[in-house]
Amino acid sequence: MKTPKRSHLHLEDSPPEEDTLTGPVEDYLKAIYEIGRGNVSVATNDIAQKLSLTAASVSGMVRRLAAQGLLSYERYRGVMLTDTGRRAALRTIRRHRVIESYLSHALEYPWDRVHDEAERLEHAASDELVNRMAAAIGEPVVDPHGAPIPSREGLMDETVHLSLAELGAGFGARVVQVSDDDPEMLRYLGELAIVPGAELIVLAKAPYDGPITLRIAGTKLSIGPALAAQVMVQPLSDPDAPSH
Amino acid sequence: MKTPKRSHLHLEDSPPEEDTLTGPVEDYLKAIYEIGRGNVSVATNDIAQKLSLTAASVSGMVRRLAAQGLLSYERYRGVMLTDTGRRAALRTIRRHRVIESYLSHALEYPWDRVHDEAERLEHAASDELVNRMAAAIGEPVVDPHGAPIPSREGLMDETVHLSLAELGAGFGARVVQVSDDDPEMLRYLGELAIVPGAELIVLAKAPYDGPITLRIAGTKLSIGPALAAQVMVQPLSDPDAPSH
DNA sequence: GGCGAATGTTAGGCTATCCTAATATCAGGA
DNA sequence: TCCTGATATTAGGATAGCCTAACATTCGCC
Repeated sequence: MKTPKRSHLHLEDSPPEEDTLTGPVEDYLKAIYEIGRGNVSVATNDIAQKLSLTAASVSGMVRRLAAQGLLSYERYRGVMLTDTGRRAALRTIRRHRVIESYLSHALEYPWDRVHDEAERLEHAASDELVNRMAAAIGEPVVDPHGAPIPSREGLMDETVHLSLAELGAGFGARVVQVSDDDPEMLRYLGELAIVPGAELIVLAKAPYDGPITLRIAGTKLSIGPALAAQVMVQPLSDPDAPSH
Repeated sequence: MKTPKRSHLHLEDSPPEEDTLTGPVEDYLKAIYEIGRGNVSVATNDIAQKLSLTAASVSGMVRRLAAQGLLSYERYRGVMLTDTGRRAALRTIRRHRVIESYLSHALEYPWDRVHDEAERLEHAASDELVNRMAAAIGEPVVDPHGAPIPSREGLMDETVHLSLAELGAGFGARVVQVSDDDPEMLRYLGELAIVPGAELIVLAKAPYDGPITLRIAGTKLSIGPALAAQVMVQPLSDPDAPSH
C-alpha cells in the first residue's frame, strides 16, 4: 500500500545497499517498528524517547531515512516504515533476538544481561553468524524473554497478547513474554519465577489498580499492576484451570 | 579488579577511558601494536597502509591519540604506544583472537572467514562475553591461525618465529602460525595442509628466491617464497640441537 | 654537504550524528 | 473561532573520522 516511488534504477531489493546501514540507522528502524508494531504511523517524539535522543535529532534523521526510502514521512505527521524499512527493521530484530537466545543458551548469560550485549552485537554480526547461532541452538522461535524471533525470511509472529494486569481473577494463564529492557525488573521477575512458559493462576485482584495476587510455581505472591502490565500471558482454556 | 602495576606510569589510567574507546581508535592501537611488536616506534605511513587509510588521516588521529595519553608522538618521528595504549591494544587483540577461536571451535566457521567477522565483533563484544567464549572452548592460547592470545591480564607470548622462507633445505619444522588477513591465501594454505601444528620438512630451496619444495602431511609440494614468508615455523630438533 | 626522493604534516572540506535554542504547527477547550 | 499548551521542526554548531592537495621535513647519496 505504500511502496514509495523510487526513482532511479530498479535495483532495490537485490543485494547491495542492505548491509550498508549504520548502527544508528538500524536503531531507528528497529525503534520505529517496535513502537508502531510495524505498520502504524509513529510520532517522532516517541522515537526520541525510545532512543534517548532529542526530538530535534530525530527530525533530522527521519528526513534522511525518508530520502533513502526506508520510511515515509510527512512533516508534523509522523513516520511509517516502507517495505524496505520494515525488512531492515525485522532483520535487526532477528539479529538481536537470536543473539540474546544464543548468549542465554550457549553461554549461560543471565537473562537480565543478554539485552545490552545483544544491543551492541546486533550491528556487528553478519547474517551468517546469526544463522549459525540460530542453528546451533535449534532454531529458537522466541528469545529468552519470550519475544518472537523473525524468520530468516523476515516473517514474525505478530500476535498481541493479554497482559497479566488484564487477566481477571480466577483465570489461569501461561506467561508468554516479559518486557526486556529493564535488567532490574528482569532479575525481580526471575526471582518470582515469572518467566516465559510458567503457568499461573490469578487468585485475586484488588480494585482501583491494587495488587494482583497469584499462584505461580506453587507459590503465592502479589505484584503491582505496573509490573503485571509488563508480563504478557496466554490464558489457559478454563477459568478453573488445574493449578497443580 | 585492576590497579596499575607497572612502575613508571602515574597518569590518569584509573577509571574511565578504558571502554570509551571507539572502534577506529581500537583499530589504530591494534595496528600500531602489531606493526611495532608492542614497543617500537612506528611510522605513520605504515599505520596508514595497514588500515587502508591515507597518511593524512593517520597524522590527525595520531595527534588525538597522543593527547589522550594512548601513545607518544613526535612529528616526523613516528609513534610509540604508552603503557595505557599497549594495554588497550592487547585487550583488543585478545578479543579478536578469542572471537576467532570461538567462531572456529564452537560455530564451525571456516578459518578463512573468522578474521573478518572478528574484526567487527571485537569492537562490540564485552570483556565478559569474550571471557565466557574463552571459557566455553577451554581457554585457548592460540587462535585458529596460530597467533598467541593475550591473557585476561594482558600478557602475550611475544616469541618471534622463523618463517618457512628462512628455513634451510633439509630442516624439519612444525607450522606454528600463518598470516591471517588474506582469506584466499588461507584457503590455499588449508588445501595444502599448511596449518598450525602440521609438521613438514624442507626438501629443496631453489636459489634466487625460487620455489621451496617440502613434504607435509605425506605430500610433496612447492610454494613460492612470498607465500613461505607468511608461514611461521618452529624448527624441529632434527640433527642434534634442541629448540632454543 | 647539498639536493631530490621519500616520508610526513597541515589546510581545508565532507558526512554522519548528535546537541541546544528558537520557531513553527497542531489540536482541544472556551 | 481563537488561544494556548503540546508537539514537532529548523537554525546553527559540535565532534569524530575520513579525504585531497599543498606544503614541510628528513634522509640517502654522490
